[in-house]
Amino acid sequence: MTPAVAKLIDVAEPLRVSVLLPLPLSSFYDYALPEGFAAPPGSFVEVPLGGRQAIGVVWDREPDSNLHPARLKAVRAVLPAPPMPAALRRFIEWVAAYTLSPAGAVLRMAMSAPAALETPALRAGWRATGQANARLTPERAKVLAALADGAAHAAENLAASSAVLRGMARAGLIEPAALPPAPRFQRPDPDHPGPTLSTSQQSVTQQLHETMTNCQFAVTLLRGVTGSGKTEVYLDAVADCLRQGRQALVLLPEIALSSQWLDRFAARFGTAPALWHSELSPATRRDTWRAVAQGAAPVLVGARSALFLPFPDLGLVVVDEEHESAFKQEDGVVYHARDMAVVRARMSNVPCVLVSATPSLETLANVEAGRYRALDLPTRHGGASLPEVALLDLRRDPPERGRFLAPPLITAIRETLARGEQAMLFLNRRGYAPLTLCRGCGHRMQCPNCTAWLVEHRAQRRLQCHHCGHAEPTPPKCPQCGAEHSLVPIGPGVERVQEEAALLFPEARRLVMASDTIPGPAAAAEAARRIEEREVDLVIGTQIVAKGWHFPGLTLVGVVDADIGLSGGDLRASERTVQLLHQVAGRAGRAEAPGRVLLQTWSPEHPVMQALAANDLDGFVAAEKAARAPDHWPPYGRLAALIISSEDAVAASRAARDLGLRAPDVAGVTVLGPAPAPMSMLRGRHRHRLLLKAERGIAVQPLLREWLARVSLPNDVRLRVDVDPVSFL
DNA sequence: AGCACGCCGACT
DNA sequence: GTCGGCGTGCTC
Repeated sequence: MTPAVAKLIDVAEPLRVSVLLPLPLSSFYDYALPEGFAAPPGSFVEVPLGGRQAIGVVWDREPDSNLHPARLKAVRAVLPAPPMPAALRRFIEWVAAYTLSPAGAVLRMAMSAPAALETPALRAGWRATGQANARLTPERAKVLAALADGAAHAAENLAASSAVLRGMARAGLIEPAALPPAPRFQRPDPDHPGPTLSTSQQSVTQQLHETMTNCQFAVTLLRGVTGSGKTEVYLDAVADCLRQGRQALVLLPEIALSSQWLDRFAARFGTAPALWHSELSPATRRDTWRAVAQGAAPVLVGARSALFLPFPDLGLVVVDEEHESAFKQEDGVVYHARDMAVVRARMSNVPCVLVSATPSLETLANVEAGRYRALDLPTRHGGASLPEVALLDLRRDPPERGRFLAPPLITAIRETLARGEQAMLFLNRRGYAPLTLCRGCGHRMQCPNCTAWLVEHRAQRRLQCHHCGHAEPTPPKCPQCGAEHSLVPIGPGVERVQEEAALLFPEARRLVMASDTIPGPAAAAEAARRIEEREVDLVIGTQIVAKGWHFPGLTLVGVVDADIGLSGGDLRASERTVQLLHQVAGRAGRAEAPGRVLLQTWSPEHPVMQALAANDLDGFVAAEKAARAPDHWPPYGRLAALIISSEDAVAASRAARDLGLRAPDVAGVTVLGPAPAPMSMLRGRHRHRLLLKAERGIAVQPLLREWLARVSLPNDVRLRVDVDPVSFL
């Protein structure tokens, strides 16, 4: 080494790395990398932060802090986990930029199993020493034969008692050896004999197969009527992915309600997939994260957070029930998992399949624009026909006073039960009654923290707010005027419909399905089993029953109040109602016996009701497009919502006004508001909204960033940015 | 997100 | 005179 080079090295600063920490920080922190440490991009590193230790990820960007070298802290350790794949790092950056969230907040979602980064515990095993200078009993010979490959084996695979093994160890024949953790997931077998596909399923399968063979980013909408066997079709694409030796990710809106889906997966592949959702135990979470990171989980089925798992070799992303609003994450980083799934697939350059019987207008617009390709399954599987949908005009056939089921629906249920078939009543409202009113003074029982009525839950003798945690015992008298026995329930919830059904059909075995009666995956699986095995005659449920259930004995669906979702009057009220009611209707008549659906409505002439009755989803979509496109409402334009909230009503409205005064003034962009949010108080916070609407092709993020940089909000005011809002509360 | 530093009420 | 409330601000 020349003196000049030695001098260069001598004075050179220590090597710096840029680290992203899983905290709501948008900037990267630089650390010195001690000599002898190897930390390629993606490495998980332990670093000092403030007075404590934190785990972050080495990012592939130039360290840019002009911090004096002396103030730079050093990486303490590089953790023994596989580095975060580049595709996931690019995805994290993309989501942060799109949602206007700090990159660290997005990284946090990708580090939701911190235990997975610790050194994995090793299992004890045995290995042959190669020495043979001891007595060889038949038992010992068997053990040595099993260890003949020279590798370590677990004691339970050696077919010998622990006494024999201990003796052999003492004799020097074998020695303890560490084993890697037992693989948690079996490899699904793509060639496992699965169900036979119909001709139309086969032709769509073939087209998907070509996409899979192409092996690059492309989005396909798999659209098929309810009961058409879409799952079997996309599981075939999963099989293709498995044959390529790559990992498949399947997103489901509510994994807790997916017992039947898991059964179908097992029937197709001979084993269960890896699962990912918020209720996993810490140990399962850790093992699943590790298995994904090591490529040892070939198929992972999960909720939206599964998008942030560190797949090293992703080959396919599927979003089932892509129209579901459960894919929208509303707190923390606000994102739509369906849209982010498409981005995730693009970052990994692999195919993405969106699946639905009632695709979102967003997805349909993308198909129309040629960005996505559509594949259709127009008929039901196995010879079943689509149910006949009829409107039941409540003005002509009103229910009895204080009742909610109209005579024609009651007759239809009676006939169905008499034939030995199953019926379902759908009402998207939990509890007994949505409103409790004093007959004497007109007082309405309201939540103290939210702009919402308290919902009576009669079984628990409580009034509950469905927006915050508030609950109180049902008061014995009116809290306003003190009158006794004057509080009356107004309107129905599923509990009240069940009460009415008990009077009308006392002999029918009834089951109520709502999120409060089905608390978890086990309860959902049990409910599904009871219905499938005909232990239940009449199912009464909230939107939980609209999921992709397959109940062959179910031939009648009654919708108690088809008008519910239309009253809100927001952008997607009609779309949501059509999707929900069409999905519920799709539960009927999925086997040989034909299905029938009755929608109770006060406005049968409403376009939504007409579209449902005529099974004319295309016509409905065309009408929605005609209504939305001229004014650039999504998906023919872009929206971003700003929600300003504070415990102090004055501070909230002042901040909203200030924000409104500094709104961007740009061609093609309109800012609506500020106005009190429809739910003007939520969880004790006063809320105002602004809505930025931009013509398609205008990126809203730069506008929002400039806008927000122009205002500084007081400390007691919070601002939430929701790009592409779904909910307008 | 933590964890420090900061300035105003009830205790040995 | 101190212990401690959680508001505010920083962390390479």
